[in-house]
Amino acid sequence: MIRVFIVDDHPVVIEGIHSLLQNVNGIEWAGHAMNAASCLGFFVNNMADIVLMDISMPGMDGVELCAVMKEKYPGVFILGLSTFNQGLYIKKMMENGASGYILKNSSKEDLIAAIHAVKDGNIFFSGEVGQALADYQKYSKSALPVLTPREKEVLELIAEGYTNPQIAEKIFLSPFTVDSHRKNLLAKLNVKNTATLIKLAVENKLI
Amino acid sequence: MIRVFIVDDHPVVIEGIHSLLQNVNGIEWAGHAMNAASCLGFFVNNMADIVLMDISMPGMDGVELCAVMKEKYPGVFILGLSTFNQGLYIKKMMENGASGYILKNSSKEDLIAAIHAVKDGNIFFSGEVGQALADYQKYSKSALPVLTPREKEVLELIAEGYTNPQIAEKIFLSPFTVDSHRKNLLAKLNVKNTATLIKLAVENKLI
DNA sequence: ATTAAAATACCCTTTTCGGGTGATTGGAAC
DNA sequence: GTTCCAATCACCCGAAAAGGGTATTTTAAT
Repeated sequence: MIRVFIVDDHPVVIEGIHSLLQNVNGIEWAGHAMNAASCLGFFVNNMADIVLMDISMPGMDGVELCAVMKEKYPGVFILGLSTFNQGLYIKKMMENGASGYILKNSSKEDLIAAIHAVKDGNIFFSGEVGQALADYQKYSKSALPVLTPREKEVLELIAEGYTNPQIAEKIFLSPFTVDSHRKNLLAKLNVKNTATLIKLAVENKLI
Repeated sequence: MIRVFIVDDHPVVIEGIHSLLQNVNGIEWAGHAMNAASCLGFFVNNMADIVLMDISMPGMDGVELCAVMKEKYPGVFILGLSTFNQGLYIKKMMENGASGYILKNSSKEDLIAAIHAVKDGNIFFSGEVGQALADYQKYSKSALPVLTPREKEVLELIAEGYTNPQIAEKIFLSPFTVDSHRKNLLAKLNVKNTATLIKLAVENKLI
């Protein structure tokens, strides 16, 4: 028997999931909480194998609660749950020890598959979530201005630690020109200096 | 019926997986290939729903083949397969469109669960693989020298684009002191300048 | 042919870098 | 209890590089 607990501030969601999981072979309803505090309260005297956890809740949110729960009860597997497809939060919650992520409007089959996968220590994402993660990456990339080939070239060399004079020598340009490309990079990407330029570039996989 | 194809240069693995999947309800054996080229050859005249793909193969490796396959046949789901737990390759293969990743010595149950999850467009990692990914992150972090709290603080402010004088004002220090911390960061992390400092910091999630 | 974008180039000011030096503090080891 | 060390703080100098602004020449596209 897999004991499933749910934390969500929307009664409708709790009811919905509850009825979906009712009479499912091998799954037992452990209970529910409507905020982080009462979830933690529940686990003082009770146990569950899996916690379905909303990402957005009043007070402590899912991302934080996930970290606290995994700290206190490492054996409990956490499955993120959300209506909206926010790649950033999914990522954060996974970094905090969640074992997977599904949408609240997932099919019964997906929900059960996810619960079983996670129970065995595996990691499960529903397809839409995987797509959201990918889109998140792409979005943050495509929101950036297009760099010219020369600019990319200069950017890469800057990231490798070469100075303007060194880059100039490497690609047969005047140091002034390299500097111009560098300034265009700063302007295009709307950053102040080399530090923020490189930070942005690495975070968006430009280099 | 889910048609499963396998690409692996080790006959033992092909045989092993084949026998594991034999007589499993809903799963059909589509065939096998022992290198990237014959896999691509197979798909010219045939189809499969899922490809179990080795990561390390002579010639074109799994990471590359994965990209080619998803380009040509986006509807085919790819499940990475490996004996060794290399976080870096897992990451690369996922970036190239794979739908999951399991170890060759996975249990029959995990293998079947993974195939079903992936077939529905979901994403599945076996627990050990998830661990490998996490370890990979931690490993690359722990190989770095330990930074003092002050150094981390300065590093973060540099990454946010503040100059030495600005940082000095912000944390009530002499600009000289900030500069000292900055130089220590460069020395400790063995980098030349701000560009490489920030690149290393972001890549290792120091900021 | 016109135009916009890209690539090129220069000057001046501010900031960083590399090379030091040295005082102070708080904890760990002897 | 003293010695030692790492961390933090502070300073100086000169050379090098980056940042702000401006301007000309290619190149590609319509």
